[in-house]
Amino acid sequence: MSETMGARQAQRHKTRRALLDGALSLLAEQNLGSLGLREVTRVAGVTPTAFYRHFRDTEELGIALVDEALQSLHAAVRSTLADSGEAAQRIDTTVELMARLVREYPAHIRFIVRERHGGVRRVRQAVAAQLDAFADEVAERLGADPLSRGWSAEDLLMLARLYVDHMVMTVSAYLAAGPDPEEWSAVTRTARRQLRLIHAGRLNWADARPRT
Amino acid sequence: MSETMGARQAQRHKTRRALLDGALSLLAEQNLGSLGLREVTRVAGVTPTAFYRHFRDTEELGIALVDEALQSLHAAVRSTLADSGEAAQRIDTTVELMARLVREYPAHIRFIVRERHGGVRRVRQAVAAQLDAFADEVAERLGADPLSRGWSAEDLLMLARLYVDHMVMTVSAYLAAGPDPEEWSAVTRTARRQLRLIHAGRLNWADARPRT
DNA sequence: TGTACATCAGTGAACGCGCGTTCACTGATGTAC
DNA sequence: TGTACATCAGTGAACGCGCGTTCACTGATGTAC
Repeated sequence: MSETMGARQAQRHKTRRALLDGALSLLAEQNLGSLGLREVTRVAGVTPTAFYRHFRDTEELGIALVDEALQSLHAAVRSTLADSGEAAQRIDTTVELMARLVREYPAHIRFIVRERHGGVRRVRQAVAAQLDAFADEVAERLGADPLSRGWSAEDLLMLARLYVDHMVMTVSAYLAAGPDPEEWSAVTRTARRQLRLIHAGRLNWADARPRT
Repeated sequence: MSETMGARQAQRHKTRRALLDGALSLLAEQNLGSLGLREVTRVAGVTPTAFYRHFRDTEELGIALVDEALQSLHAAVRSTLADSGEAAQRIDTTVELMARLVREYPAHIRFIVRERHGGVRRVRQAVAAQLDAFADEVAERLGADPLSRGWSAEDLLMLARLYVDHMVMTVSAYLAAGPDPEEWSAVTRTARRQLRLIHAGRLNWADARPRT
């Protein structure tokens, strides 16, 4: 985007980023629904009217944030889940990834966790759509694993949803833990054990699943 | 409370309820952080100034709602979890309870799910405190089960948190499903299977847990 | 039981303030010749 | 390369509106004797 951008487009892009970043920082302590347009432009360092050059309203800005946040997170998670290996190892790697994401993109992650059940319908729907797509992808990957021999599509999706929801639970726990290293490693221990327990359930699903 | 209440106290109580119920209905489509005092009093049918006879601000009203919501839900869940029986049966009963709670108290449950990660710190903390206490109670109950022989306190709490978070996930899924019976029963099927899988993991924890 | 006074839940007017949105504008950047 | 015109991101003033909060008040309920 850099080389081929004229000065006008570059400036436009810079202002847009300032609006998104300003909003993101304000959303650390409030919901999208109470985010003010003037508030955002004040933090971004532009006049209120400049906002309309980029977004119709704060709801539209919120949807842009959802896309931005989940697109990059999705990529990070995908690349990490790609590598195979032993179960215990994969679990540790996954939990470390969650911790890293929270350290690197706390604002994006807090935004997603907060607005997943927030008061702005279209943003909620955007988050749900992205997480659903993510769960579908996880289900597909699970289906390719020899461990999943004999699993129905429904059961694969059931497990995928459990994993995705657990990821959200875990990043949320890391966010709540704050910087205290003791709390932080407690979250790690808990998340690892929960994933190991779920994995044990997966190994024994043949005996556990309902007879239909 | 009824017999021993004078007319004055009865009226006061009635207005307080109108404020809480008005807020609850408005919170179906917004977060607490954007809930206006005047808005609440308008719906409740009193003047804005009457609000101050009951709450300092909407944040204080929110905390009252957290206590009210989780107190009654806690009681309902406790009584249902008390009865024992076979695992599959207990799982079905639990999932039915979640469905019933969402049908009977949709507003309270939506409020808790929404504000659990919402933008008002003290309300978030109040929800967290109640859910933590709930997890402690579940852990204690799990500890009394013969299945938990050899489990450490940490592992019991780890599992309890997984169960509590799964409950929140499930009620949230029911809320999102809306009234459509097809979607509704899909949530039931998924929740049951997830709990069965977790239960299978619990049975096989001895082989799955990290060697320390 | 009756009376005189105290309490206090809810009222209604008033305030200053920040909000979202509109409008005509400016001036740097882009384009056509 | 130079010039004349078009584009358009960002400006600044202005608006009407609903907000939270204050204040002195009213009148039904409660209390003391």
